Amino acid sequence: MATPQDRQLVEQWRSIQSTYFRTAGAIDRALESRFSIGLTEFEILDLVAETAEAACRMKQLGERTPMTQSAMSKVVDRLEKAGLISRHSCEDDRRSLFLELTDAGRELHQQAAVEHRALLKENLA
Amino acid sequence: MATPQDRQLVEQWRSIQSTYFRTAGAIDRALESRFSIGLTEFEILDLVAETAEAACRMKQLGERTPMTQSAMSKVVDRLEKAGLISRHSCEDDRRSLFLELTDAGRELHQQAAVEHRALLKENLA
DNA sequence: TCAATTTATATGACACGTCATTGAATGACA
DNA sequence: TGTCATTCAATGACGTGTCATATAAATTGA
Repeated sequence: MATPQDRQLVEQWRSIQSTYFRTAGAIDRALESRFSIGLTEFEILDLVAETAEAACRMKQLGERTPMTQSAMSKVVDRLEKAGLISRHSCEDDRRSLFLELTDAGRELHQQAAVEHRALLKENLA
Repeated sequence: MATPQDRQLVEQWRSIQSTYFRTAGAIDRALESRFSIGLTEFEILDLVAETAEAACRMKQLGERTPMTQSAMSKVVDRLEKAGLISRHSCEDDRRSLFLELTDAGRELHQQAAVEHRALLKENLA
């Protein structure tokens, strides 16, 4: 049944869960109240911001996050409606889209990133 | 802007997220397909199973999980409908409830726990 | 060059979690 | 003892994620 090793695994798992929820919750609330975006929205902004240039990105970004393809699609919808990001279709493969921050998006990202990093620091001991 | 320390924090955070999603996803899929319960349902079963006896537990269990009170309430609903758990009102405080595994619940928990521990071991390097 | 297959993204139905609120029981204290 | 505040749990409205599928474009190969 419950070997000591099992207990230790469960402990470790609960610790990860707890860190994850505490941190994600804190960031989500802060971003929501100060910038009216959620954590997932920020994470896409963050990825786009750090992915230097072109390339047909939707797909590639998807590989850098645990988000589902359909989740990504919807988050990008919201970001587009909020005027923070724009979708451009790709010249060389018209199935693909690449994403670009708008000026508003870039500015919001810069400010939100400060908050984001601060909360990470605070929560990841 | 992006200090090296910031980058390291973000790295660390992504690693936690990735571990969390990978592990939770694997467990959830396995339990769902083999026992028709999700990860949250299992976690409540697991807590009840390891909390030896009486006491008016809903509340106390809530303190041992990142779940919301209302989330707990709904998960317990599902578990009750599935016949895995039962709610009993408390003698000394009729606002409170304590939970108990049914025989079916106890049995399912034992089997599911094996799978759960195995997947933890597999995913938490 | 024309099917058949595969790939990139979007979308609809649905499940679950959260927030705010409610209802009921308890506690505090004048 | 009677009010007022507090606590425990349940519920409804709502947002967001997932799965399965749709749509459209590209690729393969006969």
